[in-house]
Amino acid sequence: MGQKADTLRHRIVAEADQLFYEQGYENTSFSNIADAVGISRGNFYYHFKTKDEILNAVIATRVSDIKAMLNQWTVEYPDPRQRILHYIDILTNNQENIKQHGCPIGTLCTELAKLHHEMRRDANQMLTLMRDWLTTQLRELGLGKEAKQVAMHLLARSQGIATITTAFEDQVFLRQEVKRLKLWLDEIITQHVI
Amino acid sequence: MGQKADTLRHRIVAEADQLFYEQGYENTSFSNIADAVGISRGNFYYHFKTKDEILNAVIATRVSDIKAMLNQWTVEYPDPRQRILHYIDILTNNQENIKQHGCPIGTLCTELAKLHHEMRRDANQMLTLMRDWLTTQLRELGLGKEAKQVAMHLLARSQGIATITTAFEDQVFLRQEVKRLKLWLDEIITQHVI
DNA sequence: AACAATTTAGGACAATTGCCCTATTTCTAG
DNA sequence: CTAGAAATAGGGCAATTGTCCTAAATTGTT
Repeated sequence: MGQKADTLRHRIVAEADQLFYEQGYENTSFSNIADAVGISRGNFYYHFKTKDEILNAVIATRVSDIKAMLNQWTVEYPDPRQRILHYIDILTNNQENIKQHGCPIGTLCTELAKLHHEMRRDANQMLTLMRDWLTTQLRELGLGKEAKQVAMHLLARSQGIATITTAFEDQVFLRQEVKRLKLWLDEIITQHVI
Repeated sequence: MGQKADTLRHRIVAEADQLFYEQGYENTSFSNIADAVGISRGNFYYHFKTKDEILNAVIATRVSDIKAMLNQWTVEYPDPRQRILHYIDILTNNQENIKQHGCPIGTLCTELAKLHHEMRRDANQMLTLMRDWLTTQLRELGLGKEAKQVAMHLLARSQGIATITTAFEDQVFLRQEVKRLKLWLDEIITQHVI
């Protein structure tokens, strides 16, 4: 694999990722991606033989991006509470995108579930990564058995906020809910610190 | 319009509704629906000229079903708290379906948003109906200005629960979250009754 | 400069899509 | 019973889909 091929491959994956996010996986065609990258369909086919293959590549990069992000937070911030606050701030930092296209993770998982797509489990890894990382942070904050349950609660809250923000195209709601979520987090923490 | 035509029309809408829910709108074709009903595509076309038309009919029936449901609860139960509990119990009562295909309302709104479909606002009416009804109930419970915000919070919580239940195929989580939601509701109520 | 490997373009493929038309059947009203 | 309306079937349309193939262009190595 040459250098140039690598970068083109990455560009294809990046464009596919964006299009899957903006218009959904099923509704994005080979031609759409090829056009976005600015190459011919034949060339596209040289890099990815099937649509599953490109979906696989997109999910793989998303998973590794999430891993990198979580690791960085773990390294950068000593306080688990602060780490979780950064997780919550994903919502605020991406409010425009969420308003238009929802959560990239949640919407993909939902779509693949509806398509009964084999790769839906691979997509779920994005969620389990976050769930497990959140569980770890909550354990460090003193939560025991219930840490995993609370982590999933946090995931669900985030997904719900994204869904409603998209439907109502309402960023104000998103910001209100983020505040509410942070208040709730501190309640949970103080309950368990005592 | 004859009686028989009416019933066939209703059967078409019912099957389309179910298919849209199970596999998504974009991923459901004229043929899929015609096959499910057991009629020819030509006959199907006689009843619905375009795909938008059938989507419109599906949304319309869903909207009127929701209206009927909410009205019935309002009539049947005198206590607003009890009414809201019935709303929450939608999750429990449909846990198998939610596990497999998510929330019929939320997933449709999300899909239409991604398709940039003109009819996405019509689909949103399903959500606004529930939001406004919940707002009314919360006002009766003594909430003031914040009633609408709390109603949207409730919507978001429900959507989040549905999304995570589908992704993880985990009905246990759904039941846990329903419990949590009911506890939260009583907290909110007692806060405002005092 | 010459050659092989990689990369690109463009077209062809069967299948499917939403949509449309016409011929036939079924029903209903007089 | 019969004429007209309503309903149904089946085929056909151009466009698009994912996939595949081959020929040309580009690249790197000697």
